[in-house]
Amino acid sequence: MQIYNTLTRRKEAFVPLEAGKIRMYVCGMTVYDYCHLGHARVMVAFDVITRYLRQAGYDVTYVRNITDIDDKILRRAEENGEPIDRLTHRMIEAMHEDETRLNVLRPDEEPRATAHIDAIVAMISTLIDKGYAYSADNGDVYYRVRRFEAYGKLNNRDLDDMRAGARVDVDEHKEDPLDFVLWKAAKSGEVSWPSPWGMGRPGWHIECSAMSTCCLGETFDIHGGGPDLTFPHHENEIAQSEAATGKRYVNTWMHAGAVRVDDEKMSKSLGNFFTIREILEVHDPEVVRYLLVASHYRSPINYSVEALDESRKSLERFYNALDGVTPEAGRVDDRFAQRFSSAMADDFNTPEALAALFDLARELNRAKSEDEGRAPALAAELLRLGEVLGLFYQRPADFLRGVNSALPLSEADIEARIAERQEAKNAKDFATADRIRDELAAMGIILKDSREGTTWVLDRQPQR
RNA sequence: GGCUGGAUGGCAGAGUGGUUAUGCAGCGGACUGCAACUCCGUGUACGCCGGUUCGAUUCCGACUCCAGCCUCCA
Repeated sequence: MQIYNTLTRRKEAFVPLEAGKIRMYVCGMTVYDYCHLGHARVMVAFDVITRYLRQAGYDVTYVRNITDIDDKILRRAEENGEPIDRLTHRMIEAMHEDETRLNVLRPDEEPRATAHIDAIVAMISTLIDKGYAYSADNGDVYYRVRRFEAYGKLNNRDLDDMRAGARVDVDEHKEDPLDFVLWKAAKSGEVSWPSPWGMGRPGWHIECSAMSTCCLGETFDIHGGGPDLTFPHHENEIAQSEAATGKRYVNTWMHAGAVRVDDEKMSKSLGNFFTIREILEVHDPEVVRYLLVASHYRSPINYSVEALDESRKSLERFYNALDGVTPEAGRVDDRFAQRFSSAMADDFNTPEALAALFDLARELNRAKSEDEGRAPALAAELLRLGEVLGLFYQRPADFLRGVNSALPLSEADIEARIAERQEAKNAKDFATADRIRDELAAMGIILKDSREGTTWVLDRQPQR
């Protein structure tokens, strides 16, 4: 098992701290808005990773936090004129809906910052006691970055270079402009919690250090997140945790690649982000998931209608192969599973794993026409491996007929037209038969003749 | 400016020191009344310049270009 470690910038043989057990923490959402495609990418990437690790026999504890208190939440609640709790509750519900639709399994634990204030305060106290943090006279508590010698190790960054580039805001209360906040003093009327430094709320970075330690211990196996979290968030987590515990914080750091939209970075500031729910209004969730799985988790991915269309066609190939076969486990040449597993064991190489599944689909198609007896076992194998990627969970006919799309004609009407065409065919009246087929095709209904009879699928045009 | 990645056939996207990725699109054939689905066959692609090597797309170095991070962002 090889995993690319951001910390060492290379693939490494993965050895869990405790044999057979993997403890993994992933940075999740700040719940002030709906999830966007970037969130979807992280969710799906670590979902696939978890599914594979479990299938490979590991006992995985997957923790993904929820940030339910921070400036953006306060501001949004204010704008909406709604209580913070209600806003965060709504967004958490929405996130769970989005995840479910994308066939993402829920993490084992989803700790929330507001439920861990005690642990956060305790860790800040420890940092102050050890001289790694100080409370300023404005009531804020800051981390003394220069005190932590290894600062910058995750990003291979030198403190003095960063000073030179300084787009860091200079705060008169900080000893050093690079120091970051651990505890924010509350302005009057703000939601706040008591602490030795007065009423306030936690900074962003400290919650992850505190909650990961609560859930997984002082040292754990894997810490993951989005591509823009390596700096400063994860760098700061290392500084906090390792200073507080004196132990190594995380063995393997994993980061997903960025999502781009029409060849431009998708970001809040550019305003070109898509929420998961708006995409799912027009696209099959499995197509979106496929798009996310068809690239390696560390590669940048470009979102576009064309890319989704490609994904849809690829999925159609799989579902065409599965269509008309009743899967039943049985003996299958294990070279497909072998290739699939070794691809996944090599830093979760999903494109290579999919290549193995395409070969399996071809074999299934061959079996269907040449040797029906082998087909059920091959189909079962394809479903079994697909499940590791969270794919092929629909009934083939449902996917191919776009069960979630509005049909231009009722199913009964379609069947009636097909029967009509069959009569014409039986009478060798091919002109009429073809006219019926063309009329249906004009409505996006494509007929497929086979020995068993005629079936139909929906021709799904690219949708905006 | 500092740091980190990347440049693969028409497109997407893996990978490898010498031998087929895979999908879509294209072309030829089979199946079909004709199609759709499917099957068979088909493409000497590896940014540029040097080096190492019997041999490099794959290793090393320079160069060009692209992207990400250094600011809230997954």
